[in-house]
Amino acid sequence: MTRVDDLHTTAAARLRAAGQRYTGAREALVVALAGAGKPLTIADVLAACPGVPQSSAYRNLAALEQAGVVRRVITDEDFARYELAEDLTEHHHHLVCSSCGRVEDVTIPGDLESSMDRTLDRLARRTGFAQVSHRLDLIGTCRDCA
Amino acid sequence: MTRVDDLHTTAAARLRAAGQRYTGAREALVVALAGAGKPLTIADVLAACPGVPQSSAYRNLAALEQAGVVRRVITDEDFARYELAEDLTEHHHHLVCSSCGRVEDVTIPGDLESSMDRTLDRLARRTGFAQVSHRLDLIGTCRDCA
DNA sequence: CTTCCTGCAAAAGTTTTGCATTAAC
DNA sequence: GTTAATGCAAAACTTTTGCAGGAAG
Repeated sequence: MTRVDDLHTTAAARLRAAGQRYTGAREALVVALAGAGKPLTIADVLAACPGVPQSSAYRNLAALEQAGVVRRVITDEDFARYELAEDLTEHHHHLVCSSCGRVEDVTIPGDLESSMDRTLDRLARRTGFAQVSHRLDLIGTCRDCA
Repeated sequence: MTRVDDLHTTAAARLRAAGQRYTGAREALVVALAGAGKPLTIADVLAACPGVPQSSAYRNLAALEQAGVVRRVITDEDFARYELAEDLTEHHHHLVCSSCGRVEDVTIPGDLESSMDRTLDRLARRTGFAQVSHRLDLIGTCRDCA
């Protein structure tokens, strides 16, 4: 079974667990997000999934998010972006260009990641907050805008 | 000169540098943000500044943001929040409750902060990205929702 | 007196929803 | 067959903008 089959099997299972179905439109959305290498806007998604109307894209992305297959990504743009849930991809962060708004995925060396995790764990413990996750983005200037 | 006077002097100077004026409405917005202890929504701001119409709030917050007095804060809600620019407040991060959406400011011990900064600096250097700033939020469950 | 700000109302943009129909299981 | 998904259009919501009048420097 290939990694892609695995992805679809997992997506279908999570939807089923939520009482929902893994339809063609939903599979198309997952394929688009899996191949992008960065979080996609609704416009990106619609371009990658011709024939899927906007309202279905919104509704299906919401369903996939509730099922834990997709994550809605926050940016400083005034529209949302979507990517696959973290446990379906490599752990990564985002580089956000403050000049052109471009967003790229970035993975960092394991030792940096674990140093970061240790720091965040200590931070969570000291604040008495039940930490579920963190959100870390680097905001700067991309190579094209520099 | 008190700290509050200082805040208003700085705000006025930054606006003036951008060719803009420190009017009563803008002062009211700054006072509201300075006293909140957390990033405010537009609704919060309007409640704290009676008589300021919505369009003026948006326009003035945008002007204050461009002048470097105010920062627009990104959350996973579908509306924006605003706080004073970081150099006008203590450096802090945000605790975001994934259950009720509540956002709180949090400051962390200096040693944790500098360990974090070192990690982020190394991260920026290795990615070849011109790092300007970072965005770090803790997302978890607040004391009321636990 | 020139430039910027204000306030109202209308518009623009993204996202959500009602409803009848179709598809999935 | 029963339940959920689809597609269209219309609505809801946050945010932006045009314009005429008023305030600031």
